[in-house]
Amino acid sequence: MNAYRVEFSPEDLDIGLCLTSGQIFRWNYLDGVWNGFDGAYRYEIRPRDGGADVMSTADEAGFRSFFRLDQDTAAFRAEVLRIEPEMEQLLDRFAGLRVLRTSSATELLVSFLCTPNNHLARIVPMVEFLAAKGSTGFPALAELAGVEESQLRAAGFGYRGATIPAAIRQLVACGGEAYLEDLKVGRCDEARQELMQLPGVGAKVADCILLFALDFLEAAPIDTHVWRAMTWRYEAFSAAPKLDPRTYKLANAFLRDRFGPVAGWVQQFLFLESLTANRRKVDSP
DNA sequence: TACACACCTTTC
DNA sequence: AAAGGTGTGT
Repeated sequence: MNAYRVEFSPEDLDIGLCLTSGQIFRWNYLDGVWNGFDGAYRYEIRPRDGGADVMSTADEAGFRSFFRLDQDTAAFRAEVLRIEPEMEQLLDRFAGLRVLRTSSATELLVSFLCTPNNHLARIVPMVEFLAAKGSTGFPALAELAGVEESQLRAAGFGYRGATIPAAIRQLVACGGEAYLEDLKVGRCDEARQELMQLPGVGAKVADCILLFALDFLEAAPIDTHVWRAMTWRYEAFSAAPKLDPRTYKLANAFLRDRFGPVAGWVQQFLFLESLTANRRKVDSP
């Protein structure tokens, strides 16, 4: 275990926002401490006085990479406001929200295979079920290759119990972890085409993998929450209430064309805007 | 190309 | 009915 102190301003990094904005699923908050995992690494993070005290199997460089502290939120903010000044209120509201740089493309990919047509209360135990197959950290693809559909169905995975083993087998056949790493080097749209060959990976899941695992910050996954926020914000989408393959393509192209290399970051703010509106509606009916 | 519909299970 | 959609059919 490493123990270290990391300094950052609240506007630059909000640990809680990053870990509760649908990017990663094996984290929880208890008594002022964020406990959780990023691939093979375990973290205990105590936010305190302009920074955080960290205990982790990862070193400080690993922490800084995970939270993308090598990138400047001020530059991101300036670029977004140059393109769309009306974003200011949303950027302020969720200041410190960042796109994570997860260390395990395998964990990220397998996690998002659990998300289609699903909700968090069910996704989290599914990801934990798969994580438990690993001896140290999240299992490698080779370890996951032994997981059977019947086992996953019995664990409540539903029809994803079929697609997950199929996708894992195909990944292993393509070269496993090394194949995923190679996708980082090439072009975003080429990696996207590759990912969409996998069973259970459509446009949305592919965009999540590109953004959260493969470091393509121009990728803009459009889920039901992002879609709803876009219908609020942009006249062009206000009369289009349904997210389907056609509207997905339109919304995805819109964010990529408008925001370019920061489209993925913007998408994260839109996601939280819609999500928190939901929570408020539920909390006070 | 464009739509409809099934798919597991749970219910922020 | 809807949910951090995808695959298959017409």
